[in-house]
Order: sequence, then structure tokens, then C-alpha cells
Amino acid sequence: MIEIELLEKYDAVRKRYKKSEIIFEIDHLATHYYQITSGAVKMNNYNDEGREFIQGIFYANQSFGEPPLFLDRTYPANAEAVEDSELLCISKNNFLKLINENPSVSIKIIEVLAQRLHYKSVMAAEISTHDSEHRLLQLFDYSISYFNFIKDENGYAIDLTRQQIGDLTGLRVETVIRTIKTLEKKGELKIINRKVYR
Amino acid sequence: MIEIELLEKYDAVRKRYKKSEIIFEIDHLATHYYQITSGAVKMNNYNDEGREFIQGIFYANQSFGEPPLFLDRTYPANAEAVEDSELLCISKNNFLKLINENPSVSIKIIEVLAQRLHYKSVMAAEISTHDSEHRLLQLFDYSISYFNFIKDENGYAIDLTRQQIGDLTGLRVETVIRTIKTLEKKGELKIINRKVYR
DNA sequence: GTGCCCATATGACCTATGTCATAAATAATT
DNA sequence: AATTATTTATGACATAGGTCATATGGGCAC
Repeated sequence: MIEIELLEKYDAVRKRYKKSEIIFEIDHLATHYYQITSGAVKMNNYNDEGREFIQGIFYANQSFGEPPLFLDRTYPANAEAVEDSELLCISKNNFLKLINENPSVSIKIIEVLAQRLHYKSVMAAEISTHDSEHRLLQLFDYSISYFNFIKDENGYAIDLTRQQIGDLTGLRVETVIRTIKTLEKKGELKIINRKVYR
Repeated sequence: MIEIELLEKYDAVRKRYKKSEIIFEIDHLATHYYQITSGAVKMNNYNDEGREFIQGIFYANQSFGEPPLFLDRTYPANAEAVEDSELLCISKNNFLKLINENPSVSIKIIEVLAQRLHYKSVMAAEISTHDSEHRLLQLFDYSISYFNFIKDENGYAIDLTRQQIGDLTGLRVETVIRTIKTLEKKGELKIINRKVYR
């Protein structure tokens, strides 16, 4: 997260997106740096049959879609608002200028990318070598520390739909539903009012 | 890749590793920055049954294992030499000092991490929503541009064993062997002398 | 308060990929 | 040259997770 005042010095513009609105599309060139002030955004892919894979979900004060700003490559995924959201956007040129003129920001960017690589490494190993129960628990535990989930008297509330959980772990909704039930029976999590607590 | 002379100014040490030798282990703290001068290194995970997943393979002039140097986290995977290799190593402290004193290096690091995130995004979507044929072709095509594969009269030689291909894509050797044969029949690649060309 | 849209749920059946066994070809080591 | 290890290969069979159909309940717009 880059300080808002600093972004504004580099001509940041506030933009509002309605739920389900597309922010950018796969295979397009990166033109802006995006930082969320409110709401939530997912980055995703669809395969030929329309099956979705969610690369990640981003919340207030997080940025997303920076890598292609530094590479000669297009976006590897789409970005879509999962709720009504407000973003701060600055152009690629201004962003690169900002970084060059503020070395401490580049360290911050490194940390953000490092964090995200860590998440991807953990989930990649998970998705390719573990069974559904293990995958879900790993996602929940990682999300609790990585996303901004809230703890109440029942534990941490996993604020994701079954469909989203499936799309994040490469499983189908039905499998997620069945696996969550099994995990509940095993005492690994609670289902209260259809919501998952861990 | 950071200039060797610069690394040497920050007390880089050359270290040799034999094939199969471990460079660092999962869940350990990061103590050094590593850059390959010759040879190749893989980063991998094992699940409870000993099944391997390869996060990536790195070759001469590439670095690996940097993210935890910037985070309050341990390594998400192991690093192991896949052939006899020589590495340049500098301590975490010297590395952070180097970056602070050389802003252009931090941009370079950002580019490396961005590149790697791009690979992970592509492969994650691939592994979770595509069938084995698609996964292999994607890995081959990405590897050709991302790794240092060589083109000859038969096309690009995929310098990976069937086992490594499986471990990179979350498939078993037998499946890789069968899928490669199918792809050959479909004319998507060539098998010459057991070697895959694309 | 009715109608519609999602999210959650469950059963029956299917299939891509995994598992296991076994073998031959090649490479590495002595 | 002989021995051992690794890689590629193939067949028979098993199964986790996917697919499809169908149902129920909650939220919310009108």
C-alpha cells in the first residue's frame, strides 16, 4: 500500500466500480497502477469451458495487477470488482516516476510482491499435491492471516462463498460443500448459519 | 541478476553444490541471497506421502529464494541442486544494504519477482482448470521463453525429464508419458531419441 | 407477500488421472 | 565389461473428484 497523499501528488484519480464490473482484462497491456480504497476485487481466469480460477481477492488498502507494469508482458488474468469498490488509479508513467523518485516505495513494492509470491507458492504446492480437505484448510488458514478476516466468538469467519472457495482451490462447488461438511464432522471447523468458522 | 562485481563488493562468497545437495530447507529462515553462476537449482515441496511439487527450476545468472528475505516468513519450499552448481551467496544483511545503497538494483529485483509471479499465475490457472494436454503445452511454451531452452533443427528442446514435467504440473510420470505420446500423435510436438521437441 | 435469484445441499453416476506391477532402454558407476 | 540406477514405457485396475439433475432456503426488489 502506497500513501494516499503520495499517490495524489502523482495525479491519482478516484474511480468507482459497481459489483461485477471489469477493471481490466487478460492479455491487455497494463496502463495503470490500482489501489483499493474501499470494496474488494478479484483477479481471475476462465478456461475454454468457462470454468473460473481465482488468482486472488484483494481488499481495502491493497494494490493489484502491478507485475505487468514492470514487464514486457500483458495481464495474465482479469480483474473484477466483487463488491462496489473505489480505486485510486495512476498512470503507468506516473507510477514508474513515483517509484524512481521514492526509493522507499520500491522496497514496499518488493515486499508486496514477495508476500504474493509466498501465497502463490503455498497454494500451488497445495493444489497440485494435496487432497480437498487439506487444500481447504490450507486456504482458510492462509486467508486468515493474509486477508483481513475477522475473529468473533465462533472463531475466524471465512468470508467467502462456497463457489469462491472452489475457484480459489481448483475444486467444484459440490466438492467444496461436501468437503466442508466432512471437515465439520471431524471438528476442524464450524458451520453456523451456513457460514464457515475456523 | 545482480552484477557479479557489485555482489563481490558486498562480500559475496562462491559456494559449490553437488547434484542433489540441499541449499536450504522449507520452514527455515532466510539467511542469504543466492545467485547461480553455473548449474541449475530447483525449489520444491513434498507432501505427506513424499510426492514432489517443483515450484521452479533456476539456471545460470538467475537468483532464487529472495522473497523471505523481505518478509517475516520462512521459506515456503526447499532448494536443491539438480546438477553440480556454483552459487554466489551474500548474507541477508549485506543484501539489504546493497539494495538500499543501489536503488537501480531494487528495480531489478522488482522485475525478477514480477516475472516469477507471472509464471506462477499462468501455471496456477493451468493446473487448476485445464486437462493434462493443455497443461503440458502451456508448460513447454512458457518454459521456452522463461527458461533458457535451445532451438535446433527439430525445434526447441525441452530439457526436462518426464518426472520433472510431472512435478512441475502436478501430474504423475505415467500420465506425462501417455500425454506426451498423444500430443506427438496430434502433431503438437516431436519425440526424437526420447527427447521432447516443440 | 410474491416472485426471482443465488447459495447451499444431496444423490447417482461418470471419467480423467492415479496406482501398482512389470519391463526394456539408456546412462552412470565400478 | 559388468553392474547398478534412472528414465521411459505399457497394461490392468481403482478412485477422488467431476458432472448432472433436482431441491430447498434466504435475501431482496417490486
